[in-house]
Amino acid sequence: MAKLDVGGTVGSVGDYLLEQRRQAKLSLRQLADLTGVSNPYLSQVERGLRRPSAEVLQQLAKALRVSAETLYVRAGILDPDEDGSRSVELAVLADPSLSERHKQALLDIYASFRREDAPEPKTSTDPPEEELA
Amino acid sequence: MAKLDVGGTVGSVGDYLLEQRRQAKLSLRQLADLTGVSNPYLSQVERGLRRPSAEVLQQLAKALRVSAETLYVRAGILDPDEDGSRSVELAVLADPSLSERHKQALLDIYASFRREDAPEPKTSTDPPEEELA
DNA sequence: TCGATCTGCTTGCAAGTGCAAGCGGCTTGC
DNA sequence: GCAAGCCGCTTGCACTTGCAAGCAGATCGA
Repeated sequence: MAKLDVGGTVGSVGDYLLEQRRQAKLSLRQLADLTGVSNPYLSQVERGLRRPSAEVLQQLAKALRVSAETLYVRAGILDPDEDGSRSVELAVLADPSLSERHKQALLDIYASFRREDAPEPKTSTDPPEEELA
Repeated sequence: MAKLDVGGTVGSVGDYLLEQRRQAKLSLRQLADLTGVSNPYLSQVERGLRRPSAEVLQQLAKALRVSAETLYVRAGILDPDEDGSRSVELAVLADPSLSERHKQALLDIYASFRREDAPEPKTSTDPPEEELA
């Protein structure tokens, strides 16, 4: 399977994993210990030299407390809008694991973020994409 | 030969794939053509002799019109109880009107809310470090 | 009966994953 | 000084994924 990596997905998982590991204040060996994945391999994955399998990604997701889906999407093995085409609002409202108050709070935050990220209607050029590290 | 496989996960995907292929009335070569996966490999996967990667599973899911998550769960690379949280996270990730930073922030808040609203803490995995503001 | 064309299956082999062992560099304590 | 403890990184190798090529059997029309 030669075709892969639209827009640097391999590096993307690596960057994301590195960022999350730093945020959790874990060394490579600590994370390796937590996940059962060897530390040299983690090193290579973070630098984009290797493509971790879904099993490894799952272990990493658990240890770093991020959603496995997020990792899969960044690894390019899960399509975000494949069956996630429903809106954020509907998904939140339908989520049984959230209290009603938290649903409302989440939707408020969502609306606020959307307003912030929305490009100015006046500006002719539309830059919805952005790079930021 | 048969190495790992906790609880027959490999055979499980194979059985499921065979069933779905039969239901779709497709031959091995037809499905191979649709997915870009070779037919001998599909044959081995269906009989549990090989463990398909997530990429292959994704292609199969598309061609057979079943959810990729279902396949991942059966392949043992996704936890079933994560499925409930799937829709919100995917919807957020798929939302083009949010910046990457805001997506992450929103997901963090969502995860935090979920933890607060959770009825009972599961005592399955060890909690490594809990930094919470 | 022969050939064409299906069905699924077996077999090497290239490419890739993941790890044990070991490397050099940096801090700490003796 | 110099051992002990971290940190991340490199290398060589076992094992797996996935495919091209080819196999035997079934079914069709000529």
